[in-house]
Amino acid sequence: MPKFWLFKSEPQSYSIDDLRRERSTPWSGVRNYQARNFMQIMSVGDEGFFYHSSCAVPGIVGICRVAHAAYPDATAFDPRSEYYDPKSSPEHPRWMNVDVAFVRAFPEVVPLTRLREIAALDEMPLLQRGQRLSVQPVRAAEWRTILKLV
DNA sequence: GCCAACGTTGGC
DNA sequence: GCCAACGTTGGC
Repeated sequence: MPKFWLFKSEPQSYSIDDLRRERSTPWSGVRNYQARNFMQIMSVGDEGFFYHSSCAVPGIVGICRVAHAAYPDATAFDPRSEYYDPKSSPEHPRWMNVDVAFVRAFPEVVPLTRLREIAALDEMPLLQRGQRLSVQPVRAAEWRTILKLV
């Protein structure tokens, strides 16, 4: 059974259109243990919502798919990367990433404000007060509910 | 730009 | 192991 996820990104740094152009990208730079742990249990073929944060209309803008299971995040090894972490090494990698591939972009963003109106989505981590997790699980029922809003 | 909420760090 | 200080996230 494929699992469902939600990936947050600031569109000014990486947008759904960037993913469409590149077809696929390493979801690197995640420096949160809980988010990392979710990536470690992802399987190829799992699907995810692509969420735009810190922008004019925060919300879900499309769908991506896990194209490669988790492997060590190379940006953690690069001193010139903004995601460099001296505590991570190729011998003992601390951070991991999956690859995600573009599936589709929605014709219009499904805004965060719209999601908040749907009672069936009340329990999504995304909608919890103070929640900042950049990679999070989505329940199958929530996935279906959101697709109906597109 | 503000600020609430949260995760991490590091002194003790 | 506690907890204050700090930095970051992200909506507004």
